[in-house]
Amino acid sequence: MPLDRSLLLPPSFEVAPLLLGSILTVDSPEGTVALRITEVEAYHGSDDPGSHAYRGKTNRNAVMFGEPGHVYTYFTYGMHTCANVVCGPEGQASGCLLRAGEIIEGLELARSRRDTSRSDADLARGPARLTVAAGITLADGGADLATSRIRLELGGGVPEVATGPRTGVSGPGGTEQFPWRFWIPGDPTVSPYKAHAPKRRS
DNA sequence: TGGGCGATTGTCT
DNA sequence: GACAATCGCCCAA
Repeated sequence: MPLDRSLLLPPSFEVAPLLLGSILTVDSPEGTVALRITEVEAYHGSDDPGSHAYRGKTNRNAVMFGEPGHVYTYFTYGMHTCANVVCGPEGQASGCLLRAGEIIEGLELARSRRDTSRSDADLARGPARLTVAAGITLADGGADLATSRIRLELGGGVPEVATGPRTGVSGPGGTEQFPWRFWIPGDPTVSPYKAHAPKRRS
């Protein structure tokens, strides 16, 4: 079942609930890891101060401005890779950050890529952990989710979707906050992260 | 059990 | 030169 790219044309905050429960499959020479997406976060282009695209198109975020259904990867904090699904029409720079997932295939391989002392629910709990467990790297940036070694199969939805606001983010209209974080309530693989704790530097 | 902080480098101002 | 869509360790309670 090929990816229906038209389903990704709406802005990310509308696509996000659809991504929950969807299956992401990643092939590699070592084997295949598939995971069920359990938590995502939406970012919406130049309207969203929390988005990498807020200050316009740059070399780094160019993929997000492109065709939907591709993978936008970025490197952060000097050691972490995170992956997004590009949504919206070209030029809009809308995307969904994959925050957590449940490994449903290739559990052994996913364990070997991470610390085996961790519980299985921890393997892909958190955006940077998810990319490590799945085997997604920076080099996968721009990959087509319909034809590359990384494929997305949109699920039939989930019975219940929980949403929450991303703190410190104002919408197009002003200081209003939007519930742009989506997860499957009660799922053990969802990251229980506290609301964006600001950290101070010495 | 939970909060706080250091690590580490690409990217943009 | 600052800081980032984070993670995991260490320490206190």
